[in-house]
Amino acid sequence: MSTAEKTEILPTDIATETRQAPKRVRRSAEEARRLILDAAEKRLATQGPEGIRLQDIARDVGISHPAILHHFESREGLVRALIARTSAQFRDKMLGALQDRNGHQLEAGELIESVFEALSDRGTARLLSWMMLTDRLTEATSSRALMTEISNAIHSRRVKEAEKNAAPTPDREDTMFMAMLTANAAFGDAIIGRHLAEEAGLDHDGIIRFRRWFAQLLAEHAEHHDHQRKD
Amino acid sequence: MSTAEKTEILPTDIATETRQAPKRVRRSAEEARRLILDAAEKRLATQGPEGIRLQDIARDVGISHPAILHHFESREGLVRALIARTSAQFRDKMLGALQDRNGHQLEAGELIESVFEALSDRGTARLLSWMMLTDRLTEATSSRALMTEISNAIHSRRVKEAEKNAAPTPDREDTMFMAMLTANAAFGDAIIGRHLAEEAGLDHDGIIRFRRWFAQLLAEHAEHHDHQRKD
DNA sequence: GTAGATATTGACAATCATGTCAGTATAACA
DNA sequence: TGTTATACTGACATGATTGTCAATATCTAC
Repeated sequence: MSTAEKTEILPTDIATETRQAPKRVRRSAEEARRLILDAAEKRLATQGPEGIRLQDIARDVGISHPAILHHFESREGLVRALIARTSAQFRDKMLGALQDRNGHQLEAGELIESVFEALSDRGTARLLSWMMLTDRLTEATSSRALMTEISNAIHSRRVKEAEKNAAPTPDREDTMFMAMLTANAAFGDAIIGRHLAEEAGLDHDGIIRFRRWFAQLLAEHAEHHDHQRKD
Repeated sequence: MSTAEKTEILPTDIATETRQAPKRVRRSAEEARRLILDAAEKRLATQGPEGIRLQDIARDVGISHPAILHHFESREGLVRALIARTSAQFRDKMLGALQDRNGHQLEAGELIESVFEALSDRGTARLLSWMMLTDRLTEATSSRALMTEISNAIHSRRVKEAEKNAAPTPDREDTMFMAMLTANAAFGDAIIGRHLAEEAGLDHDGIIRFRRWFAQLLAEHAEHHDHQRKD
């Protein structure tokens, strides 16, 4: 059985008798790119940046590694495409969180929760921070003015709320700082949160409590300014 | 001049006439290790993780790359040593910030500022986040219970403050959350802060304002709880 | 069916980084 | 001054990974 098939049989025999149908799978370019990106993303999430190796990813998908190069030009092209896709997904999640499915706007606490949630996915956090570490901001054009956009949306709510309470109009920068703090904190949480929580002896509930606590902190801050006060 | 020295002269001649003293630099093991770590740190800061290549670092120091292997066993050994050193430095900075040079304790705002400051150094932030991204927490034993330690120090101050004001004793978890938030925010700031600030159109002063704003936010929160209130 | 486009492959090339080794130079010490 | 320990080097081995190329299989359109 060992050598029979390949050494004994002549080319003609191969063509006529022995040769089983090659059954090569052929996907659409789009489908192939998707599968490759999925595999790359998973590798990045589980093994970190060095886990993105063409051979390994090819094996995961069940193709040969030149196929990846065919679809993405180079390894760098693959990385760029992965960053672009993840950034876009993240952006969609964030913008989606601004309005729930009924078109209602989420309240601040839920919004904060969704920021943490979107980043807590291991792959996303790792990809974004890797992107920062390697100076690849360029390809993330899709999330360019994301924070400003969100900040503006929140600010207009605050202004309304303040008007309703006959309170002084909140400072735009104050809102921007709230957004920045949330972004920073969620990002930091995604990377060292687990470590810090473990060190502090916090279980899963503790982590949830922390997020609630943070949302509450910001809520109190906003209330303090946007509701009328005697001073 | 081109070939004269090396091709025409026989070994004996080399030994007697032409040979200039080899003047090989020989440092103490400690000194050599320090120089190598310095170079590696600089590479990491400017070029990211992939910048740590034995040949490049060797060239920076002015030695051959096997010399690095001689001192650190392997590339991985170098990375571990670098992580260990940076973690230890970070820890020292943090613990030092708890008490200024007069033995006085820094107040909260200054403490927060120093956390951000310590991490804003590009090398430190990059190294620590790279450490997280690649699951190398192990070698950072020196900063094991750092946050807990700091949190405890701050908490004891809060308790005193509350006693002084005849306010209810603050919750230990509340203080822990303040510490966690600060750590998360400083960490996130170190990685995406520059990007966010740019997007928001903040200049350097704006960044400083943000940190002050954050310190103020926490201060207000603590005051709100630790000073006696009518409710 | 035939033809053209292209997704896919195996084999190979080229580069590059880590690590090994035997030998050399230098400092410390007797 | 001679001996020893070891920091250091050049040349080479090794292995891994990206990238190239010609050939092949499969799909779509005519």
